[in-house]
Amino acid sequence: MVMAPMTDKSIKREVNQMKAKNNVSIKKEANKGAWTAEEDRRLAEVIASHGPKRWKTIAAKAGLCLLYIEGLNRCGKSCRLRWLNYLRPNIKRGNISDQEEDLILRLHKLLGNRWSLIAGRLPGRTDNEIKNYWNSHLSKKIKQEKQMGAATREDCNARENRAEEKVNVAMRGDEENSYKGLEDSEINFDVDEFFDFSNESPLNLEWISKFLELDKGFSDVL
DNA sequence: AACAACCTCAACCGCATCAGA
DNA sequence: GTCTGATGCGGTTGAGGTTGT
Repeated sequence: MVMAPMTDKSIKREVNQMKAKNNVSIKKEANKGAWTAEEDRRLAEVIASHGPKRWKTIAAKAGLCLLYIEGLNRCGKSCRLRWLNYLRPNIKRGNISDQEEDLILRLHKLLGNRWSLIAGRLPGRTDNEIKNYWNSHLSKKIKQEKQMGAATREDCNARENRAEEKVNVAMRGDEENSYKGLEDSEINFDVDEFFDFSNESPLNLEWISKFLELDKGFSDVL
């Protein structure tokens, strides 16, 4: 189905025409809860012709059509989330592999709860998925490991301190690019660029592991 | 079989940031 | 410089599924 290019004006015009034609009022409150297959289909259809931008417009367009069918509506935010976490192409569903888990653990150690950044290093995985996985699996795992490893905590701390120092040294780069700290967003070392595996196929995680092995200074702390 | 407790994950919410008017 | 709307992010919630008693 080919759709005409949409503008905000054309949307408003179309809505007004429909209101007049059908004598209906647009629901102010958006639909909530789980998405239906029909809503998914409508959203995918609109994004296919409009692109994944201007979510309010997309919601209006999709909501307008749904209104015509059965009075449904979704807010732009909801549409964006649904697209990013479910409908987007190349979404990798299913279990997180050991390699992926290992990468998540390493990246979380480096980046903290910056899920979108971590997700950017895991092709096909979403920030929401990783956040959920962390909260339901890894946080517990870490808790358990901490309890089990209490006896050797001092040794671990010493290792962590050494690792942290390695990161600082590695990220400092040269003296001109004075590194300010991991929490500081103005880091000169481009973490994004360094860990940008977004163009890698999921099958290449093995390669990534090997890549991390190349720089022992990094792989020890990641 | 019935119920409670726990777990998972999709979706929502509120806030921060950015861009354009 | 200020305002406003769009977008992105992380924390949280709650429905549905699973497991234990």
